[in-house]
Amino acid sequence: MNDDSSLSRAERNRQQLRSDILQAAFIEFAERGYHQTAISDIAKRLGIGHGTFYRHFTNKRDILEHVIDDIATKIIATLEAENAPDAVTSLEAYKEQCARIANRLSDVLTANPAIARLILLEATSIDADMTKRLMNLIDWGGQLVAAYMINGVKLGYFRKDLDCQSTGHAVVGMILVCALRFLSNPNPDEQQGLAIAIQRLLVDGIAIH
Amino acid sequence: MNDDSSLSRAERNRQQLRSDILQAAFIEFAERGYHQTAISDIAKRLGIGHGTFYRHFTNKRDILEHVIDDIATKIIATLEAENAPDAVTSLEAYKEQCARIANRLSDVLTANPAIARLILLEATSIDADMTKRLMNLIDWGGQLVAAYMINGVKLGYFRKDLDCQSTGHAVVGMILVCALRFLSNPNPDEQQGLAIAIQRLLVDGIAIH
Amino acid sequence: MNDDSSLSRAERNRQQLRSDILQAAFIEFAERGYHQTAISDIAKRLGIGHGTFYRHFTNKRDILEHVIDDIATKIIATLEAENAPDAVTSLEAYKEQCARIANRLSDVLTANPAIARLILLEATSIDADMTKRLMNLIDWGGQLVAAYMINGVKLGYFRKDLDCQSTGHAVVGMILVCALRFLSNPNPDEQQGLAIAIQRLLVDGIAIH
Amino acid sequence: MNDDSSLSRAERNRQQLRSDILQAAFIEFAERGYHQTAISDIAKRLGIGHGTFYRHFTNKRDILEHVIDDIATKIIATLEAENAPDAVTSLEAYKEQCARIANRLSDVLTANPAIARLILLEATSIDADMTKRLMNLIDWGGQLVAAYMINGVKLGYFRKDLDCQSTGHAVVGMILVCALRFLSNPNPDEQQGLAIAIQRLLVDGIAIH
DNA sequence: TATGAATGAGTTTTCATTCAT
DNA sequence: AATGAATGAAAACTCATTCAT
Repeated sequence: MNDDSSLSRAERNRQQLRSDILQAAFIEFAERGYHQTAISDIAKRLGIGHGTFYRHFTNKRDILEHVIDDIATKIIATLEAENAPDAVTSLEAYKEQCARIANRLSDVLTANPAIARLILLEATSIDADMTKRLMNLIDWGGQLVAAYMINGVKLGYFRKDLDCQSTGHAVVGMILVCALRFLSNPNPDEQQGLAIAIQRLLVDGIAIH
Repeated sequence: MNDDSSLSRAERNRQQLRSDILQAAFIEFAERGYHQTAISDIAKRLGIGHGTFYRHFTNKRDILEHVIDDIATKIIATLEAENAPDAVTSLEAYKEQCARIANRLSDVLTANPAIARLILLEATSIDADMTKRLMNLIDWGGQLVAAYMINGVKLGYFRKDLDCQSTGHAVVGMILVCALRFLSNPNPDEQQGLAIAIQRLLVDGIAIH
Repeated sequence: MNDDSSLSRAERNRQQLRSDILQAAFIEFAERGYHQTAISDIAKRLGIGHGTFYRHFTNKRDILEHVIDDIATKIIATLEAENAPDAVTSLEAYKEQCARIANRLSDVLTANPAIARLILLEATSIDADMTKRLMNLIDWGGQLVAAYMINGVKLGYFRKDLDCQSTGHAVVGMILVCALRFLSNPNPDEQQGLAIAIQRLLVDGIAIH
Repeated sequence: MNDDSSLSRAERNRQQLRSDILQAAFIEFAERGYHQTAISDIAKRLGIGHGTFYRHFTNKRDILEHVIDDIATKIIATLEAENAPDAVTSLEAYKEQCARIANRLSDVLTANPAIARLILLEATSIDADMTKRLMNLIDWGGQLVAAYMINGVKLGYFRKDLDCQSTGHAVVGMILVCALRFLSNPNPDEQQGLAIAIQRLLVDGIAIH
């Protein structure tokens, strides 16, 4: 018994169209950029009148917000889908965790490169509020990573003097660079190499001990 | 005998004005964003007619290119001002090198936050070509870091199996995150903490060995 | 046996709805102005779908016409409700007549200021045809007043040389100004003062004889 | 030595264009109505690009304001051009004064019927602020007429018990009706008749004494 | 019959760019 | 060389009206 069953046919159509518009906007924004995309481009892509757009979203800005929110939600869900930080109890388990997360992110990215383009390249230049949202997302990522590290320190398989907050952010930076490089050169081998290098860096550093 | 002496007074004025326009454009783009900045805003800031702008730059896009190029040149110069990669011959020297570079970058950032804003947030959403340039800059950074690492591996103070290319990119990612966090919260302590954490991460990793 | 009894229940509902729409349109037009009122505003006020509007009126323009017609009819009825012009047979009776009419108009205005707003301010700027209607209404008012005057001249209590037509129009002007001032400042005392001054002006003029 | 002599040729051109735009807007607003007039209509009438409009006026509303202000200024100037209220010292002089003012108004109206159309029909339906301005103008007219009457009462050629304020407003109403009738039927004879009737009404009333 | 989703004509406004002075 | 007036393409947004359900 799904939610849709309780909706009228009309309402289902409405939801569908709304979702189609979101999708079309997502594609257009990612392909041409937010500023280069006119509402009429979105409408044209769907073969609807551009007035119809305004029945579902109040604004160009409004739909961007929804598009970005959707992406953020998806990213957050992807990362939180993994076990909770305190589910990891050993360095070995942590390495596996890292690998799994790397794979998940890689899958998301591969399946939908536009996500990265939109959130990393486009959304940064809308206005202060949108920038703030992105910064918050990055911050959230840092906190999440930090939580794993705090757990690792507590359980003793990470350095006692590890600055978890800062290191968390650093890790996010490395993830960002993965996404950026993927955008400019979507080569699975490079992605793979980058992922491994990051995991090695994390665990072992680069120096000889 | 400096270069200027060979230029006519008129030509010197011309060069000066051109440079002033660049500077004004830089400030406006950084403060209001590229799309939100009108050519007349730039001209107004200088107190010149906006028609004059077109005597020095062919385009709004054109001046952005020059502004970004200037920034890129400055960043590259900042990083290359340090000794060449092969001037480092020990882990200890490498650590010092890292610290020095971190300080330099931090100085540049602190002195001119607009640089980061412009290059990380604004320039990403102009068009494919501009994005490509940024990606190239990031790539260049990765190569530079990689060169140090290659040297370190050769001289034996870095892991033999270090993937220098990938790790180089990873380091760039961490630098990026420094800049981003600085933009959203320009707190010297956090910057400092981040820099230290990154250096520790690099050298020691996070795990207990 | 009233008229409604001969109508089907459905038809009565239909008439009721039509009348409700007219009423709602009247209020909206008066409150926000014709151009600022959307059909959907009218529908929303009634809680009906705005498509329904078009089952009862062909046009936005169409309903305005009906609204204005209703008002005009009401005004005409108000004024004609008084005795016919030739029912007045003395200056004294005429004065009383004037006072009664003034009171009636004042009552209508007070009860429904929107009428004045709509007919004097809004309806003037629709199109040539609507303007013509208003002019005709004003003309009709002038004729009505003139009829009283003609009667007065005939019966000898008005000047022999009275230009009844023109003076009739002049009187309408004074009534208009009452309405306008009431709109901008609905002060009963001022209304009262204006009404008295007009009646005195009419009968005695302003000069000392 | 006129003002223009101190202006540059460019500035004179600028002022001229601005004035041309005002004139064109005036005509369009009067002919088609404010709401029915697009900025591009105004530009088209002048054969200029519609962007040029915005170099001289910030808004459609803005230019309406200027058009209306110009008209109001002209009307006020026309009426104040006559001698001051206290320059009249006898009923005879007052009658002449009335006749002169009537003629002046008639001339203005005849020369430019659009003035009346714009201010009486169009400007009423823009917004509350514009309506307020018109009401103020009407009020000002009432005060001006009242000033004459106060003088007349003081000098003894008007009734002691004359309610000057209210009667002043009444007179404005009669002037309004002149303008309105002129709009719907620009017949010089009717105008003349109306003017005379009003003057007679004022001085003598309609009754037999 | 009532509904409201869809439509696109029409309007305002901005601003990069050109070019005569 | 500098200027800024003129331009019009382009874009966002509204809303009267139609019509399938």
